[in-house]
Amino acid sequence: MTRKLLTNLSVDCVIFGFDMDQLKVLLVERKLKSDDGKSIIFSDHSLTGYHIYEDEDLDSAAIRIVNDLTGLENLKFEQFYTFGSLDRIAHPNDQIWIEQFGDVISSRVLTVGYYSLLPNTNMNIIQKGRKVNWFPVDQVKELAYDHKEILEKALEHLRYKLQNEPVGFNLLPEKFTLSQMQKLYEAILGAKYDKRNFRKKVSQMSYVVPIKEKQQGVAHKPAQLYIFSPEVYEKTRKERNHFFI
Amino acid sequence: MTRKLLTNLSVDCVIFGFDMDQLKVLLVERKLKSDDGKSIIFSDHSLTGYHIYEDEDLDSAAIRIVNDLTGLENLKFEQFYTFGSLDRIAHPNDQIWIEQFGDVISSRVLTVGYYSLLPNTNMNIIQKGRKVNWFPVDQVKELAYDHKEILEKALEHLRYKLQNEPVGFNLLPEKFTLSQMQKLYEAILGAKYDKRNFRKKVSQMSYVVPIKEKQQGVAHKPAQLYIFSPEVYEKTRKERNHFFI
DNA sequence: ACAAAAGTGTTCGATATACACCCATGA
DNA sequence: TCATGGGTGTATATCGAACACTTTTGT
Repeated sequence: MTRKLLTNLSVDCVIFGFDMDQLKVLLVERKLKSDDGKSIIFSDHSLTGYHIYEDEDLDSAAIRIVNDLTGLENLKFEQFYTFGSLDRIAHPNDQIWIEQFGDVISSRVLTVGYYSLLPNTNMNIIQKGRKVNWFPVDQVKELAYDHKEILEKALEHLRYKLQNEPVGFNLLPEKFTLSQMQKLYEAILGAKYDKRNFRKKVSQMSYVVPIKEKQQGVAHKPAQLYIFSPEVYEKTRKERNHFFI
Repeated sequence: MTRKLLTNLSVDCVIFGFDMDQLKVLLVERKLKSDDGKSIIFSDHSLTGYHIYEDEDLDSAAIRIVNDLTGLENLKFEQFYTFGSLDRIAHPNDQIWIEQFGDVISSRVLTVGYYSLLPNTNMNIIQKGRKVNWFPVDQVKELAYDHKEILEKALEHLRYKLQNEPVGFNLLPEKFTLSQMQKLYEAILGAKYDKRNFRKKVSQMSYVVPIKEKQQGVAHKPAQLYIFSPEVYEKTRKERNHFFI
């Protein structure tokens, strides 16, 4: 028995990554060639997304779809918004694309948006057919369907989360320096912070703990490394909420 | 031509109201009688919700559905989360109910949650067949399907919104006193505030403006009345956010 | 006159902001 | 020895929390 794909329901995933400098997003190339394969009719990008199965949990669908497109595993997803206007597929490119490949698409597709945070942008992405690449979030101009809008909403949600919960550490390596952490906050929130004041604040977060290890091989004073302790966070979370930087 | 209802997609609306004392929610009675109509098989409550039409915008569906059930008009809705697990309809009552009335329901129904805020709980609700009534939010115990979970999530979202945007005024009459406003914040956030400190804070909100009018017919010193000015809010909002991005 | 809620300021500790120099390392 | 980012403290302004009495009205 084959599972039935729902023609009117999809999941789109915004995969964020941080390369110690910029916030990036994983996009899939959407390239349509002419029948003879010689010329390109159009080429643009979309988020990682697809339709869900009839008997598939919504949250599991996000995991499966991203794995299908990128080979990435063990990602954690957070749902942020659902998009269901009637004009989601308005651009001519979208229409052409659907005519070519969209045998499972009904007139209006409702899509549930999820995002995930990856600790680096050098992961081994298995390109299964379509090209998948990282793009700086603030340089993304147009995307397929309403994916630009979806990306904006994901970012908005991420900014809120970052200031209320310790989600930023998912975008950092296990061991990180305070400068990296500061750069991350600056990249996502689009602000500049004073180094001393930033560190003063972090020093109050008991769950950001220094380890007996320093940076190596850098042409300057090596930085102290820190880790995020979920255990300490859980213990102290009731005492206070101080993520506002 | 008749419009086609989508069997796997619905909208559930959490209608909040404030009676100057408690936060309330509008619920629809779900009563199943035996065939002879003499005994009640079960009776419980659900949120206002229903399936959406194939050619219907998601946001418009919320408006239509609540109007169909209550006659209420001109409500503003805010989408907060989408529920799509496979076990949403697990309780025996849900199964029985669907067997009786659920000709349009597929195995897993994905539902998009919206909430709306009403300035009072004395509105003229037109009961179209099923009983609709207000219940204190913190006394709601069990609800049909996963509606309790949906209600919790809506509340959580409302609490966040209340602390970041001036949405609370939608739950107050046009002209309100500062004590009413304080009670509202206390009811939603589940906290107690100091009267003087609360007023100090409100006095910094330039968009909460006193009018030339006082409370009447109360057996104590009549309170100054205030209104919320969306215009002033919009003007000052940009000033406050101007260092972001 | 009494009951009931309205209205009003000050003090104190905590937190936010602004700001400049020396340090350790690899090249 | 130089370039690079790492690391540190203090002073001032602002904000939040605690706290008690007088005022105005209807009954």
